[in-house]
Amino acid sequence: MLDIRSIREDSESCQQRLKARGGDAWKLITEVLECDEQRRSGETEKQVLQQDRNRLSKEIGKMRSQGEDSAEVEAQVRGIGEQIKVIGEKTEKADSRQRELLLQIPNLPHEDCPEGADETANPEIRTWGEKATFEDFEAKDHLTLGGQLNLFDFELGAKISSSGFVVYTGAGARLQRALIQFLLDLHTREHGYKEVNPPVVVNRECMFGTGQLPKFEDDMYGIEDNAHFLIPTAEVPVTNLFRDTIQNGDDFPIKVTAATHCFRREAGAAGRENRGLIRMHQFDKVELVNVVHPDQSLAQLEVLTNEAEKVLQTLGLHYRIIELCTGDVGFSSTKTYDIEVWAPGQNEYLEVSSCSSFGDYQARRMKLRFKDENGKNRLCHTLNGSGTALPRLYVALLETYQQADGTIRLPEVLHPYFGAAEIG
RNA sequence: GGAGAGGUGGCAGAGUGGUCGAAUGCAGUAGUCUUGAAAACUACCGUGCCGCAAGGUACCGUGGGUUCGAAUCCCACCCUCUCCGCCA
Repeated sequence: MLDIRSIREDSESCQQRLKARGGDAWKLITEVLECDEQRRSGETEKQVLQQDRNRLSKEIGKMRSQGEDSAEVEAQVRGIGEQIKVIGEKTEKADSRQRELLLQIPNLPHEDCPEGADETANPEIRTWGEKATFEDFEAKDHLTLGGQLNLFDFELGAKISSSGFVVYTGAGARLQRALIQFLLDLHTREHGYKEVNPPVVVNRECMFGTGQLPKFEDDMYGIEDNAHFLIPTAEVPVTNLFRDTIQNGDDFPIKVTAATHCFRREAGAAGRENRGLIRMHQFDKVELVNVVHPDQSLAQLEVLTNEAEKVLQTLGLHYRIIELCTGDVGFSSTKTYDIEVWAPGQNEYLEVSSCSSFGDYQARRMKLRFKDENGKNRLCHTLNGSGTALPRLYVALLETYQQADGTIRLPEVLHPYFGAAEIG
C-alpha cells in the first residue's frame, strides 16, 4: 500500500511513477485524494461531536448521582448521537473506498529501476559461468532424460490430480529431496538464515498483507469459499509471520528461509512454452525473506541476490541476472532482479529466482513496524527472493550434467545429499 | 465432532453500565543513591487517526446491537485452553 500522506503531498510524481509501470492504476489517484479529503473533514467533524457527547454524558452521570433531572440533556445527547451516526457513516464510506483503491494500486518502481514497457526492456546485469557444451553428442532435454531414467511421471500426476501436477519417482524423488536439503543447509549455515516450516494454507489477511489480494485472487487455489488459500510462494506465510508486530531495530536484518510446496493456478498459461517441469501447478521452492531497516533495503537486495546466486555457483550452473524494468516489476515490488539459469536442453534461460525489495509497501499493508533510535514506530522494509525454485533448478541440473549415455553426473556438493555421484 | 471455560497493555492480572485508556505486579527506559554493581527510591513506560501545535478522538478477540453513556449488557463469528471422541 502506498502512503496516503506522500500521495497527498506529491500526487504528481506519484502518478508519474505509476505511469512508468504501464496500466491504469495512476488514474485511481484522483479518487483516492477525493476520498482522503472527505475522510479527513468528516473525521474532524465527527470528533467535535464526539467531544460534546462525551462531555454531556459525563454530566448526566453527575446529575443523576446528585438526584437531578437530566432528561433535557439526555435528549440533547440523543440528537448529537444521530448526527455522529450520519457523519460517521459518510466518513466510513470514504475511508473504506480509499482503502479499497489503495489496495489496488501497485508499488512505485524505484528511481533507479530501468525504464521500459515490458520484459524486452529488461537489461542484463551480469552473467556467471559459461553455457555448457556437448562435444560428441546432442544435448537432450529434461523430459527425455527424466523419461529414460524414470525420474518423474506426468501421466501419474494427471491421473491422481490433473495436468500440471507431476509425480517424482525413485531417484527423481530422492534428488528433489536432496536439493531441498542442500538449499536449506546452504542458507542456514552460510547465510545466517533461520529456518521455518510454515503452513501452506493461509487466510485472506495474509494474502492482503503481501499483496496477492485483492488483485490476484484467480491465480490462487482457494479453499472453503476462498476463506483460505494454498500459498503461491512461501513469501506469504513467512513474511506474514511478522504481520502486526513492532520489531526491535537491533535485530535487523531479520532473515528467514522456508522450503514449501507452492501452488499456482497458472490460468491461461497452458501451452507450448511450458512443457515439462517448467511451469507446474504445484512445485517446491526454498524462499528467502528479509525484514530490514528502511536504510538497508537497497543494499540488502544486493546481498539477497548474491545469496540466491550462490546456489547456482555452488552447483556450477551458468546463469545471468536480469533487472526488471518499470513495466515488468511485480505488483508489490519496487526493484527486482531475476536470476535465470541456463538449460542446455531447452536452449534457453529459465527464471529460477526473483529477488525483490518491496520498500515499505508490504509492511504498510501488514502493519510491520520497528522502534527506531528515537523510540518512534516506523515501517520496516521487506525483501524476498527464491533460493531457489526447485523444478527449474532440477531441469538445469539434469540438462547441464547429462552425459552421452543419458546418465547424469551430479556436482560434488550434492553427492552426500543424494547418496551417489550419478543418476542412471 | 461433543461438553465446558476463557479471550483486557511486552507478560501476569484487576475491572460487570458513568471522571476506565483502563488498578496492581513483573519486565523495560531515565534518574537519585553507590567507588562500581545490586537493592531501595523517584519519574516515565500501548497503538492508530485528525491537528503546525495545544489538544482531540478511537481502540479491552472481530463484527453488529441496546443505551444519553459499553471493557462491562445482548447477538453472531473467530481463536485459545480443559475433558471426551477420532486420528498421523
